[in-house]
Amino acid sequence: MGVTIHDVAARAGVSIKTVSRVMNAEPNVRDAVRERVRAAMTELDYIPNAGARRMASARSLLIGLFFRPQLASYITGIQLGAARQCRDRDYLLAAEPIEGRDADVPAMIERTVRRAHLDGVILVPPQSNDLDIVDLLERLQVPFVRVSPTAEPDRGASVFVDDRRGAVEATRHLIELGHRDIAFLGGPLASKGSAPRPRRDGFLDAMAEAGLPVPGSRIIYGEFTFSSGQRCADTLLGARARPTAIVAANDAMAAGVLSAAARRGLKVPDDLSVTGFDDAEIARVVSPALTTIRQPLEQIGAAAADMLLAAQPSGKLDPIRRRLDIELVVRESTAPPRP
Amino acid sequence: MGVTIHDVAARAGVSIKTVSRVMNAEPNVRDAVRERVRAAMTELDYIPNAGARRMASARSLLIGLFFRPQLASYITGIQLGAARQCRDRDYLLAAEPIEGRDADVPAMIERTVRRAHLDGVILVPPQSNDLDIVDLLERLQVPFVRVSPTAEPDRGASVFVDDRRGAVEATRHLIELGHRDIAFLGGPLASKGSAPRPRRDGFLDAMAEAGLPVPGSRIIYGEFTFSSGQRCADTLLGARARPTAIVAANDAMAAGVLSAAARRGLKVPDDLSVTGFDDAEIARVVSPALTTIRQPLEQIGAAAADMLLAAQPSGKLDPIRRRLDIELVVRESTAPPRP
DNA sequence: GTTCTAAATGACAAGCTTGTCAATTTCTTC
DNA sequence: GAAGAAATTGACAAGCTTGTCATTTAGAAC
Repeated sequence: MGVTIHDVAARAGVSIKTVSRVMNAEPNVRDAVRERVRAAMTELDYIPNAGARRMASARSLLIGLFFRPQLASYITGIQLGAARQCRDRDYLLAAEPIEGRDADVPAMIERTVRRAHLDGVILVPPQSNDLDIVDLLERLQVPFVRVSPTAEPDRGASVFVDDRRGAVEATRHLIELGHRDIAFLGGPLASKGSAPRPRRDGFLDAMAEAGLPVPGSRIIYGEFTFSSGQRCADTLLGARARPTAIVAANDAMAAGVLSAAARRGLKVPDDLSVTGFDDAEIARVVSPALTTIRQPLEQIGAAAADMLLAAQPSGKLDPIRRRLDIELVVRESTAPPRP
Repeated sequence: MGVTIHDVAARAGVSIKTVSRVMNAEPNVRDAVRERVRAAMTELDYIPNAGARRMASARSLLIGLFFRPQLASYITGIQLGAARQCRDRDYLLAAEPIEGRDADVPAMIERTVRRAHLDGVILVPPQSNDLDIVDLLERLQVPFVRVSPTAEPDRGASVFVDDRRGAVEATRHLIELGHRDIAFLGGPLASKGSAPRPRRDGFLDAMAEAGLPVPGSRIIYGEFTFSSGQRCADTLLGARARPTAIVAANDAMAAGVLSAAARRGLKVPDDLSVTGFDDAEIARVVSPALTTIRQPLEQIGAAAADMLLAAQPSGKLDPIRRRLDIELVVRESTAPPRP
């Protein structure tokens, strides 16, 4: 308490500027000096004054992650990966829930970014597809990474997986099991503009590849939430002829399908096969456990944080696009259709 | 960008100190002046320099929440409530995952608290029961709030619910349905010392009240995780004579019980009734949905943050204990036993 | 060994707010 | 309306680090 850079400098017999250089891993310090300074810092249990650093460097050592609480289960893994990465670099991750209408979100983000002077922002869906937010962050000149962007995915840096191929794999898996009447349960239709819909398209690809028809009634759009999955499944399963399998665009909706099926007395996977997407915790926790497409969520978060941290201290972030691999995980919710 | 307190002061025709007072909602500013300053701040779109504030006031405007990622689903609601509260006061919530052995946790927390100079810390189970951590924070003189502490619950401020009564209510509910052979699935036995176990005791209370015997084999301890719930349920349900109902000490373990039951072909609630505790998201998302004891998790988080924020800027936090109400939520996982 | 170049180090100011304490204004009371 | 008390306001220093730029030291080339 009260040990400052001056104390360290005195102890190591160097100037405060050299101590500063060592702290910030700057070049042009001889190894011997670096060691001496390090030793002095340890001996004195020196903790740099974060306020002073912030003030002098105009950095906050803070990364922000904005998310919709409804999608919490998807965000958890990303947050975890990002937080770990931040900690290793003495950064802190501030996870900010956002609420209210989409139109108000940019203002709320602007407020937080400017007040806290965030050094970087991680944008997850659906914010990563909100171009107003992208515009905002570009204007504010805050480095940001978009997770799985679909709308104008080339703007800014991003981390993503091949959603389309994931949907292809899930659908193929069902086709290989013998399903022919398969429905797709997608995320919400974009309110403004029409962003690409890779998961739906992947589903259509696989169906077309197998020569299977997809009537309009077999595609339905939810909200990525459990309850919307229940609702949509009710529509799908209430029809005279119901599909034998459902490809859901995320795990939460797939879990909703499971719930709706159970209420109707349908056995999964015997009467109905279901696939999810993400491999969030919820996929492992429902019965039957979900066959799903695993996204490496923690890695995604870690990669996003990594890119942001690599951009420090200048804050210049190259618009890198980093792709991570997905994987089909077969669990208990898929089986051949009843003969 | 670049608007400072001096600009605001000039515009409002006051000194910078008065602007500072208005910003910090200090008393002794005439309403007319306060208004003028506010107007000037708005007109200039003034954003205080967080670094300078931190440096001058030795406050960071940061609250920390440390959690074990395994228990993420329980934490989500608390984090949400706390983050909202923080935002309203221009504070930021940093949610830090902790990993590794219990013995290493205090050092990791100390590092983060000191480096980031956190203005307050929220401790959730199991950290809220780790007295080493409590000692640490007292030594560091950082205000902290313990959520649901059981070990020496009078140390420090806390937010809690009546766990014991919750367990009583869950158990009574099963007894009223006609169950007589009920097992309890608890959280981990404390590694050091023997903290009170209110949920288990509540279960025992209710059983005793009804004059029902509880053989040793009907009490088993898990880890509060889904997979430990599965494992323990396997033990319980694999026995020659299995209980007709299981009271689980949290929702994740109850979900594990559901999963284990399903794998054995047992129908819930017909063959087995299950109750959870918490009413985390997982309780609503499994099939059948869990009958559980609802804790107002978001309120708990909000209350904890509230207490911490109320202690600013002095950092003196009275050891208040704040109790919130619980509620039995009957869903689909409980029913009378098969005759 | 000298000269030039590059690397390493240091001196010092700047950054913006809050705390302290003094000065001024307003209010109260008689 | 005078005196004293209370409320309001202001002047100024302090806080600790990093950026800038100058200086010193080490290294390279001949």
